Formats: sequence, structure tokens, C-alpha cells
Amino acid sequence: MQTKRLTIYDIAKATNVSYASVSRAISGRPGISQKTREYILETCEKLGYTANITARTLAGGQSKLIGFVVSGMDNPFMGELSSQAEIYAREKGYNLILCNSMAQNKHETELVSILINRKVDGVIIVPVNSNSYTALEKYLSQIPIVFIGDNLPEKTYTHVSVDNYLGAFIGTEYLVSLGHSSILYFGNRPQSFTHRNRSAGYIAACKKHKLQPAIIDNMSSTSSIENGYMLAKKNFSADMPYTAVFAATDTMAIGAIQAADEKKIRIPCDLSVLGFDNISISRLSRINLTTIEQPLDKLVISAIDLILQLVHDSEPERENIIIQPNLIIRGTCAIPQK
Amino acid sequence: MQTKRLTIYDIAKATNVSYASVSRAISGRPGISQKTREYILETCEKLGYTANITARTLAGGQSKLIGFVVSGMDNPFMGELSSQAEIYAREKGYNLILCNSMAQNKHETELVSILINRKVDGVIIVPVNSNSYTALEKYLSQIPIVFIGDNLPEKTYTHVSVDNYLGAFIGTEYLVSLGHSSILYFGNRPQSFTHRNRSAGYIAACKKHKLQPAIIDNMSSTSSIENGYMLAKKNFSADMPYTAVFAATDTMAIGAIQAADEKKIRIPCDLSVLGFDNISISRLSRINLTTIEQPLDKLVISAIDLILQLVHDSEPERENIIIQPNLIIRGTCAIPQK
DNA sequence: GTGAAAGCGCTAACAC
DNA sequence: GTGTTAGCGCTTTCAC
Repeated sequence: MQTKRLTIYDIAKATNVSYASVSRAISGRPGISQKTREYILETCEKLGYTANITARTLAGGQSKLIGFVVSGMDNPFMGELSSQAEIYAREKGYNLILCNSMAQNKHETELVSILINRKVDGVIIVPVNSNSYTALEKYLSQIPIVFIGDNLPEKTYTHVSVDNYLGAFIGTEYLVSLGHSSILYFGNRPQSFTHRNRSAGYIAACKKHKLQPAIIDNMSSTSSIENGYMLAKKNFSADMPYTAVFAATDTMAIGAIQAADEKKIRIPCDLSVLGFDNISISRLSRINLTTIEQPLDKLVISAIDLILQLVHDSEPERENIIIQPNLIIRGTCAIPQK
Repeated sequence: MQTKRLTIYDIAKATNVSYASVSRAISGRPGISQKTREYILETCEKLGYTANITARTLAGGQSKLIGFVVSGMDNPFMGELSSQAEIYAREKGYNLILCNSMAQNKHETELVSILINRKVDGVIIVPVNSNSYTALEKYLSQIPIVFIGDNLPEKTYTHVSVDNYLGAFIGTEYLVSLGHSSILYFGNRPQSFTHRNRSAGYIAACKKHKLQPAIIDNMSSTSSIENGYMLAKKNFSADMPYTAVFAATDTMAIGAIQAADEKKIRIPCDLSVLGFDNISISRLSRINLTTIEQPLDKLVISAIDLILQLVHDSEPERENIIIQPNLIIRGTCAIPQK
């Protein structure tokens, strides 16, 4: 039973007004009296009419579609992020097209192009690395883009991020407060602005406390647990000169813990480990990772709010939003044993 | 610089053919000579024309959009599933609209309705529970739907799933082969067909080996780690009459392990724990969960292939696909200590 | 095999 | 405030 779908025209007939008035009523645009608008909307409700989004989009209206491009799913943080975004976007009447750039700038660019072709109203993107910004610059005039991740130092893109610098600073100071004086920063991805800001925060805190910074870079394109494990396996040893490791991400921390376990380095007795992100795995009692939290809900709400402002106003109140990170104390950091 | 986008009309002018011929050429439909088709396609390529999907959809074509409805993101399995699906769908020229039903039938129904309104070509859905099938029945005539999860016993919906019955059977037999004779099945959700088939497999294996089945149900709507932990906390004790626990999902197993740790029940010495799913967390060395794997890639590929068959043929070769589960032996199961 | 023309259901100018 | 009308870019009969 394929019932013919109701159109704006059916509503016009039923209410004895014109075609256009119905359009005005349902799209919430002005140029119609409050009374007739209410009457029309009531009738829509009664007859079970819902607008055809495809037609609306083609005619120049909005698609109520947002593209959400993540750089990968190795990090469970991304899954939670996209799902939260979908739920919040839906509350606002939008749906999400999910895309995975698989940590490649090439795919990222292609995906944004596809999304524009699909007439999404805006795209939220977790950039692959610092190259993403310049690579996507050409699209900035075509569609609102909000970046989840840190901003370029020299230019201003609309973005929302946790204060990565501050987070790393707080984390380092926490380790110092426990008595650590030789802290390794582990898994820095020099290609990523987010990472650069984090390591800068670490270095600043070291300077403040007259400590010697030490950084091990992660030269692969993602911060997966696997990569953290490999990197730690290669670099960690029982006689390391460090009493604490500040990992660039929780996944790197968890990989490092795995390697430390294998090398019989006890955590936190022999080595304190601090993460960054607070992914759901870190809560597990067997991991119990002390970490710097990126408040997921705030990140998501800000990103969606920002993109919707851009979509509607085209002149948002704020160009970017910085969220305060929190220290989550669990069980992987302790006072160093001499 | 907002350059005017090329339309089918521009291509028609450039090639000196009609409007309609261009449409035939790009949509791959018959009624056009091979020669002119190639010429038109070349010109499209040269001029950088890409079809407007919105217009195509409105005019009755396909949207090249697939709805993907998951029941929640508590289980990291879902994140991996949706991302894999997106990547594979994209290879086939489709994009994914991600939706989270938040384990509620109400949302699930609403979401499918939204997706239909969006003119998606098909929807893949991880059903909330057994009610989902009947609740969504009314949409079956309107749009192809593929379920990821077990089928109703009495009716046939198009679905792909791992052989849950077999998986549970294999798992139980593995525990028996280690020497366990009192095995608890933990976290069964009676509302879910997937779960019902799993517990049935467990019961069948028990019968075969003349063991007494014992099942603890999970009456909440999701199989989160948190729910597994709570349930185990309430039900586990050092003097339990069981030497092994077969958890309905990895998440339930991990929650159970957490509770066991707290109660000083050692795994696997005091208690063997077996999971089902093989989520990424289970690989972590500190979890190292022995489990029955649901091959994610096969699940995804089958689901996408199936929905695309439905979209194109409307008469697929197979109504449903059953995938073989694998036993993944890690460290949480051992020979029982007397 | 090819072209002309009528929609798909809506938005947005423009009249009244 | 309300109605009329011309598209948005494509698919799909229907002639030729």
C-alpha cells in the first residue's frame, strides 16, 4: 500500500490558502499573520504532513544535514564523539553524515567535497593534522566548517577545542606536585596542532619548575593503542631516567602501560603514567588511568552550536570556543620511589 | 568567489546533444549509443561536472544515502561497526547517515521515519530488542531494511548476523573441554533475539554434556560494562558454585571481571571468564579476554552488500547471511582448580 | 537513438 | 498579509 505522500499543495487545498502561505507557515518565515500560520500548522499536524527535505534543499533551502568527519576510529573517543554529536544535532532538527578520513589528508579533502556536493549545511571536522587547515581552506568560502581541535597560531579558523596547552601544563604540574622531577612526554605527534599545543604546555611547566623537558615523538599518523605500545616497547626500560610519563593521549598511555607491564615496570610504583583525553577505557578498574579530561559533552555541544550559528547567522558571536580541561585522578600516578 | 555550478544543461550545450541524452549518459541507463555516451562522459570529466544528488533524488532517482541506526554507543563495538560501514559504503558510492536509537524502540521507529523522509535508499539497523522487528514492520514496504542481529524464529526479515547459537555452543564446549562442569551464563537479555539465541546455544551444549544450565539475566536495556559490573557485584561471591562464567557480551564480561577483581576472585585461577563479540578492548593485555569473535568486517560487508542488492534488484539472492563465529583464546579461561 | 517537455515538492521573487 | 509564478537540476515518459 503505497499511499501518496502529502505535499504542500494538499495542505493549501485543505486550508484554502495559497501554496506560498503554507510554505511560509512551515518554514517559519515572516510575511504571514499569526492566525493563519497557526491554522496551517494545525492542519499539517492533523493531516500528518511533513515537509520533503529533498525538495526544500533543491529549492534553495537548508538540507538540515551536517557532515561529521573524524580522522579515525582507532581511538574510541571518536565513536563517542560522533554519537553524542548525532544525538545533540538531532535534538536541533539536524541529521549527521558520518565520514572517516582514515587519517589521510587526501580523503579528508575528498570527503568535504562530497559533503558540499550533498548540500550539507555545514561540516564539523576532527582534522587529521596541521595540513588539514590549509588543505581545506578552499572550501571555507563554500560552506561553514568548524574544526574540533586546536587552531593554527597564525590564522583563525572557527574551531572548538579543549585548552590543550593548559591541560598539559596542569598535568605536568600535578606530576611535579607529587614529587616527580624527571618527566617524559610520550607520543607527541609533531604534525598535529593539538599535540604541539600539548607539548608546549608540558615544556612551559617544565621551564617553570626548572626541569629538563624530554619528548619522544610518535611519527605515525595516528595515536592508536598499538602505536603507543610499539613506541614504548622500543623506548622504555627499567633503568629509564624518568619517574613519570605524560602520554600525549590516553591511547598512547594505555599502549605504554601494556609495554611497561611486559617489561615488569610496575605502575605506579616504578613509573607514574598520566594520560590525556579521558576515553571510556581509562575508567576500567584494570586500567584506572589518571588523565586530563576533554569534556566530551561540552566539546560536542559547542561544536554543534557553533556550526548552527554559522549556518543561520553567518556571523557568530564567537569565532572559537576553548574548553577547560580537568584533571581526573585515578590510580596510575604516585609519589616517586627513590 | 562563488562560481556557478555546472549543470546537465551546460554539458548538453558543450556536447551539442540534448538535455536528456546527458542524463542518460551519466546515469548509465540505456537508450543512447555507446559513442555519444563516451563523448558526453569525457566532456563531463574535462569540465569537472558532478551530478547534483539533491536534484536527482527529488526527480525520483536514488539518494545514494544509507541510514545506519545503532542501538547505542556504550559498546565500542558499535563505533567500529558504523565506521567500517561508512568506509565500505563510500567505496560503493554511498554515504551514511548515522543514528543512535539510544536503546529505545520509540527512537528507533522515529529514526526510521526520519530516514524515509530523507529519501535514504535503505537502512541498516542494529535493533534495540526483539520488539524492534514488529515495530518496524510497517516500514518494510516503504524501504529496504537490513537488520544486523538475529532473526525472529517465526518470521523472516532480511538480516545478517553471526551464528549466535553456534558461537555460544562452541564457547560452552570450549569451557567443558577445559574441564569445567558448572558454568554460569551471565547477562542474558531476554528481550533480545541475539541474546536468546546465544543462551539457547549455551543450554544446548549443557544438555549435550549433561550439565545443569544456570543463567543470570540482565534486565536493563543495554549490555554496558557498567551494567555488567553492577550485575556481577550483586551476584558474584568467592563461594559461588561455578568455576566458569560465560558472559553474553564482552562488555558484560569486562564488567564481571571488574567486580571479580574487587571481590578478590582471581581470574582465571578461581574463575574462568569467557566473552562474546571480541571488542577492541578485549585485546588489551590487562583484559586479555578469551572470547567468541563476531567478525566485524564480514558483518559490515555483508550488511552493505545485502542492502545494496535490495536497493538495486529488489530481489536479492539471499534473504539473510549467517557468519561463522570464531573462538579467540586469550588469558581468561583456564583449567578449573579443584 | 535522440530530443522535447512535464514534473518531483519546495523556496523566493514579485505582484496585488 | 497573501497569492502568482518562475525556477532549483534532475529523471522520465513520450514523440520523432
